[in-house]
Amino acid sequence: MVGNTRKKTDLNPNNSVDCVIFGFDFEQIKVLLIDRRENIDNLRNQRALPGNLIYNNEDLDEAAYRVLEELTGIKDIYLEQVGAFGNPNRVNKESDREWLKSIRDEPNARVITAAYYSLVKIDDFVPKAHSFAKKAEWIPLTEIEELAFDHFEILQVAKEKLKQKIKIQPIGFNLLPEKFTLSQMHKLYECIFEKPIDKRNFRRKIQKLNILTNLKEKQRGVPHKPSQLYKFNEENYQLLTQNGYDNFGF
Amino acid sequence: MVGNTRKKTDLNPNNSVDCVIFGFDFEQIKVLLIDRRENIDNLRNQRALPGNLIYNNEDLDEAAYRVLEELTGIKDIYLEQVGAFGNPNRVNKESDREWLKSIRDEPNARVITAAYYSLVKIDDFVPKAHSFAKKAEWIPLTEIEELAFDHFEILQVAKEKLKQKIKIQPIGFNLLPEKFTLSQMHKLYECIFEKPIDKRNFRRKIQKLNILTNLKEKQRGVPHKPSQLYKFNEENYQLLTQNGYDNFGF
DNA sequence: ATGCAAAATTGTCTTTTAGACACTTTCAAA
DNA sequence: TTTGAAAGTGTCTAAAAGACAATTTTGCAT
Repeated sequence: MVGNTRKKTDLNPNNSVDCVIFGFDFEQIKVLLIDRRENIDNLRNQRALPGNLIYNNEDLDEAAYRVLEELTGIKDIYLEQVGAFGNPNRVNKESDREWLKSIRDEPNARVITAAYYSLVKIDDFVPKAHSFAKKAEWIPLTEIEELAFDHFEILQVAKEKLKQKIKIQPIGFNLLPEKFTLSQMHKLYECIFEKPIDKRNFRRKIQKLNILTNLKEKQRGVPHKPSQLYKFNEENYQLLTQNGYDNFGF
Repeated sequence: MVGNTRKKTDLNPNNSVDCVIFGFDFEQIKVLLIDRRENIDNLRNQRALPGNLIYNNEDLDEAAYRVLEELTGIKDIYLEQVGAFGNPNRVNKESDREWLKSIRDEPNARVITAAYYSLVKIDDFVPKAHSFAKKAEWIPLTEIEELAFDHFEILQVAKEKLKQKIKIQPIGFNLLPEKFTLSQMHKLYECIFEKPIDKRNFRRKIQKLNILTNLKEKQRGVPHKPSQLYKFNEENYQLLTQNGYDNFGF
């Protein structure tokens, strides 16, 4: 909001936010990562979650939304806190320190980070390189084995939180386009829960919830039977949950 | 661990931990609060969650355990992070600032706090006044309407997290004594979920889980039919959950 | 000794939900 | 017109949830 008037000296050198940005391309879950080096001989832990120091007069949520917008240009996104990560050695790996020296005024400061995860419609966002990031890329979850700082640990916790949350709230819609098919949604749930889910049972349960509107519109141009398109029905969702219903799991 | 060798100058003036310490007296859920004033003309927001600044070389979890031990003398306790709270105005209420001046070297510092909740066996702990607390008391959840800083908000989030967590993990045992009755456990779940739960259905589900050991021992000295005593069976719990079982809700 | 108050303990029936399981339909492209 | 590919659909069984009330056992008061 007042980003333009903020000075570098308004940065809080000891507190940051990091964002686990999940996307879904109908095949797999991906995470938006930044690369610290252009020249990639060893990428092992040269990738990181997007994140940055917060401003002194900035709320944590506000900072997370700001960092997200600076990185993706997307606003009004689903955002949820993962938690605070404050191991005193979390920024002390040799490979990380080198990089910190090049981008931070106080590279030796202890930094406590508030981690967030966000769910975005992957097509709404085309990664672009951020100020200190050489690249920004969607990386499949399954291919991520190591990250800078404690970001791999943060990612694991974020995955777990997402898995739990989606059992009690159908937040998966944030990963799907406005119009989507039941098969796409089915695949999404299989990816998040990392297990196969019976197609018929999945459809039965979702349809009984009555939170989808059938758009009476079909997929076009697919080389097989075209699928019905649906959209999320916010009103019916409110009706369903206002008495405490919270069973959206499989 | 190195608490004795730490100096006041090792304190991180910008980061704290606050603990929501839940207890259960077989009647209601209580929270351990500290009072800032001895003389109580207006107690409205003179109560606070126990918490303190962290040390520079201290992990957040470590700090939470330390603060808990300093306050209660209890170690090896169930502890869970609630999240980070960082509203820039969270320590700016006039009534709070006055108090901060009396206990902090940098009373104007912005403080981001990591909140934790813990579950303790209420009888294991006798509140004693902490350094800067005039009193430490168990206050029923239902009587808490206002707290210092943003502690009331933290409490609400902690309650919600507890409610969710106990649906997927039977952490309630941490609030009960070693030996307890099914009625006590039943009452505990009613208090946490803030709704009545059918006694027979509750017993049926718990007993089917097979995570209780019947101690073949009865309550003594009660003016009514004495109840069977049970204890939590850790081994059977491990067996039950190792394949992903996580339905402990009502 | 008797009766009473208070809480513990127990079972059945119904409804809902979860889980297993396989064939037919519809489209585009060859 | 054939074929490949994914969409769409129904039934049966088992397990879990939810509603519901009478009997038992103890200490205590009379």
